[in-house]
Amino acid sequence: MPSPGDPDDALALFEGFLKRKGLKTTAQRRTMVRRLLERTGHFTAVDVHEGLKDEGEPVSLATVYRTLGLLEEAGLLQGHDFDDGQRRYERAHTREHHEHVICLDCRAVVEFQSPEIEALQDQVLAQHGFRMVHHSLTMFASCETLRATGTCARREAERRAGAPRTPPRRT
Amino acid sequence: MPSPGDPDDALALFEGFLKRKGLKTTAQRRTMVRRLLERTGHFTAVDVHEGLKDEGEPVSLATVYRTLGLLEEAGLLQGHDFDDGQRRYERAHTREHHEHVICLDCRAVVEFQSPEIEALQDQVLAQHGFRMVHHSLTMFASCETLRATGTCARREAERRAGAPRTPPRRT
DNA sequence: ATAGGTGCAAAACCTTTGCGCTGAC
DNA sequence: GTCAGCGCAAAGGTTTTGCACCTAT
Repeated sequence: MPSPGDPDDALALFEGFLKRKGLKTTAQRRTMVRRLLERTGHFTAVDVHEGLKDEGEPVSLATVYRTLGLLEEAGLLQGHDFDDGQRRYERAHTREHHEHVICLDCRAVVEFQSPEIEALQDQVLAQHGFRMVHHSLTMFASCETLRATGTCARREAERRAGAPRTPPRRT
Repeated sequence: MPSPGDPDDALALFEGFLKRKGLKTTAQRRTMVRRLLERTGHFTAVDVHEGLKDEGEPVSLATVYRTLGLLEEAGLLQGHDFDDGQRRYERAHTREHHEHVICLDCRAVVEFQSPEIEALQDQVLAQHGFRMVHHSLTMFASCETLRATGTCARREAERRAGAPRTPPRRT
């Protein structure tokens, strides 16, 4: 069965989604599915727009925004808000769902998984009579704090590489 | 001892914070502390600006933004991002920390507490060598889903009243 | 043929900033 | 008297939209 983690199946899934909504498969949409699903880490609309331009397959920024929205709606991308004023996306279902730790000083993003937290969230929400569609748990820590504990977010993040990073916007 | 939950103590706390940073206590800052700490629910900068104007104590939007930032830094307000493009604030420490459920259709916000989730977050993060500064867990659900389970976010939210609500921005 | 899509430029939004004047300390 | 803060208007940055032309179905 098709899984969104496989680039080939991803395109098929997206085309099915489009067909169901009476929308069309265009060159730009195919390009974006192909390119985005080979990416790792988090990216903004502008990242995508510039990346595609550099790779010789330019897509207008307006279309990038429109298509990112569709891809999120189709469940191929997951959107996040890290409080820095830009929406960020990452591939969905590429691996187990994970939570994010943001360094308040350098804006590095560290990820980790916790099946226990997952399970507890579902369970508690169910107790309140809700069924979760998706969720976002972001924890904020400061470099100073991390340094004191011997683990710096910046160092962790650099070890991975690949995840785009932004300098802090405010003091 | 002063608690930020008490409006009188809140002003004292804020003045201490300002003094420590070499900043000044002004009429606008006092007004905002007084008015904001008698609010319930979540509010945006624009909500605050319009509210103060209506109450006959206008403060410019620029100052509202500047002061909200200070109040968050001082720990009197807690900021949230609900993915609707505007930063929202609420009083900090008014009651136990709580998580948010957002209705994807009507943007209603429902809150609930879960000491279990709290504890588990701290514990898991500690296992990874981090110390949490603060966190934000937002769960998204759709009205349709909620209706199917017999609990509608809109109905829950209306029962409370007081919390500012925004119509959905996108289709 | 007929929607829907694209690119461009303009608009919309939210938030921040520059600046001259005011006011707290 | 100084330095920070205020209001205003302008600038910034991100995302959305109107429109004329294009293209998948």
